[in-house]
Amino acid sequence: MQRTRFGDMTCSIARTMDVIGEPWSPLILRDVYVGIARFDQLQDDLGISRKVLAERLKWLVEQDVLERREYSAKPPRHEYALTPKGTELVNLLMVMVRWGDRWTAGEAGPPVLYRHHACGRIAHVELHCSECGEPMGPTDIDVLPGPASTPGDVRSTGIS
Amino acid sequence: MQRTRFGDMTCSIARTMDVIGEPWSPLILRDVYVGIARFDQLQDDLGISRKVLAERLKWLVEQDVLERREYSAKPPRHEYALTPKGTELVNLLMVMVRWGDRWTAGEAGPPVLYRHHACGRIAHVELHCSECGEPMGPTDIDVLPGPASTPGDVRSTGIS
DNA sequence: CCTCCAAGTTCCTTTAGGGAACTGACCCTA
DNA sequence: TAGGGTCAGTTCCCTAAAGGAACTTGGAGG
Repeated sequence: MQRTRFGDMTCSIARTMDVIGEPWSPLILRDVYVGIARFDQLQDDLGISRKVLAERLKWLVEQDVLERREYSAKPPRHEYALTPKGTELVNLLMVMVRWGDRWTAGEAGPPVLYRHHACGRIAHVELHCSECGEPMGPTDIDVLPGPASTPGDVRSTGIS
Repeated sequence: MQRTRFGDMTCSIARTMDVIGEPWSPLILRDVYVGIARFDQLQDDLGISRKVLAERLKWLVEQDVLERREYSAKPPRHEYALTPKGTELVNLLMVMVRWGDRWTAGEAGPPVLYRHHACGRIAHVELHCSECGEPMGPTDIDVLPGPASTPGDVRSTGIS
């Protein structure tokens, strides 16, 4: 379906989408994060086509988000694991979970809960400022052109 | 290309993907957030096909993420704006930007910067615990089944 | 030797994205 | 009042990507 390549845009959202924006990719990362790490396990947990699963895994390994490692050499068997780059993507999944819980979970409540090691409590994520530690959301910031801004592209002031 | 519907899965990631997971949707939200709000503006800022843009906008309005409002009645003209539900999605975009800046921006640096109103400094977002306020990432939590968990689906312990 | 298993690969059908042209409602101005 | 311009889509055709099922390969196990 001749999709536009997002990877070349001067926009961190587009470039992130290029890596994990295709259907199934975030769910694959979720599964690997919780320990569903082998091809057939992924295939039947997700119900994804084997063809598409193979394509996605290959891409995610190329992008250094997942690592393919042999866990048995005699019968050559492999499993997938998150790299540091991939582990940081799980932050994104946690924010997706938060939004999905608030706006799509309904009566039934959230499918999963997080217990925070540091305080032991059931919690969700919130966005805070890296500098002062206070909450920081879309309405708490000005967006300014950065070093790599392309004038006029996303207006003088673009998020990206 | 007969895509699997994610909206029915018991998983907040899948349900979030169902709303904004299609190609272009996050970029459309970004543009609306920064004030690129009309059909033709969006079309030429993004270079998206008009057909796909019309489909996406319709979907996002149905999902109550965007609102379509008339800004002129004489020549009937419309623009799009974020609803509260949509504004909270921008949190997700901010986390995408953070990841993209760290892992895909390279030499050139980030295309945009955020200035935090509260402290006035250039900053990025970090994930903190809603309960104790300390940092909280993928390696700082246990994932437990929640009220709406489906046993065995994402194993006993699934993120979702 | 026959069968099983994991991890893919191949093949075919269906459908969604790209791109460009077209439509319709309304303005302007000459 | 005829002609052109703008905005906001819609229609059409073509190609490429997703679904699904069957096939393949390299070994293990009985």
